[in-house]
Amino acid sequence: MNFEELLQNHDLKRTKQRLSVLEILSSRKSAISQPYLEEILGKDIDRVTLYRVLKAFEEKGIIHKIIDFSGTANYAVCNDSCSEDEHYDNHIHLNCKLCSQVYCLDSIHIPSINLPKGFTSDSINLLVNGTCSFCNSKIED
Amino acid sequence: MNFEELLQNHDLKRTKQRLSVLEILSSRKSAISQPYLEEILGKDIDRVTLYRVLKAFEEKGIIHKIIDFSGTANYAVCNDSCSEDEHYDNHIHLNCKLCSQVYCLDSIHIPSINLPKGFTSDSINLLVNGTCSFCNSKIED
DNA sequence: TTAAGTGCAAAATCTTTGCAAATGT
DNA sequence: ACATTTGCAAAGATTTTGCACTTAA
Repeated sequence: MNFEELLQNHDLKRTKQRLSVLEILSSRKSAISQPYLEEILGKDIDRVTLYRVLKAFEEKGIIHKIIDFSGTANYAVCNDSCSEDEHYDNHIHLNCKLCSQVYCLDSIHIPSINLPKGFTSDSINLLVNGTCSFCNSKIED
Repeated sequence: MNFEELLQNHDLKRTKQRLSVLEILSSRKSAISQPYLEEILGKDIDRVTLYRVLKAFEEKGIIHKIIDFSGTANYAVCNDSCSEDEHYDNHIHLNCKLCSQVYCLDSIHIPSINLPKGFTSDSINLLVNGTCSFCNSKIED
């Protein structure tokens, strides 16, 4: 993925801080919590700027936010189909109770659901509370 | 439901504050956000006490917490089958985008999901972002 | 050049902790 | 009587806002 292009396409200026955030987020398979992001970035970026960068990215459809079981925000890069107008985030997330990481399980689709009369659905957020494969393999040892 | 008995059964003392919280929570079909609970209770109960009451109730399996799309905690009384050891909260919640209330859709069961190899699931949290029947009927007018 | 983005300070919230007084059993 | 629970004060953490300085285009 070309980050510079990605930013340009969304009318965002190419800054050192934004590139750092993109690099970290895209280098991981799992979503990253904001506190952990802060920790990784350290003094490369002001905490307030991080808030603003994440907000801008989310609004532009570059990343999406997953609220985990503790209520903490986690972020992951969207797949290409996301846009400013519409987020395609209909995949399952797994919040590992051991390492507390959030994994995007893109391959598994959310089954359709029949809501009660009168209720309508825009999007579905399915968060599994469980254990990731890495932690499970450590338990077996 | 007999609140006094409910408290006794869970080794919680019968206090005015706890009864107020139980009354409000059980009088509603939908879950209530903590900020709104605070607003309703007003000065009947200190904000810190509310935190502690909700925490105690949740730990005892009397209520359950639903984190909505904004990351805010919402609370609803559990059905009878919940205990300190085990929560049976396998139902769907709907977060209405208009009135932002959280509804427990007990009647609809969460479909089973095949996780990728190595991943295991303890519980599933399915939150629908949509519109409730009440708000939908208002739109039609 | 100039609009957008950043960092710092500071305000506004939200959540937790410690402790003395009040309360339920 | 005694362990729990509450309220208050205060600490800690999180999130937002305002504004001057910096930077990308």
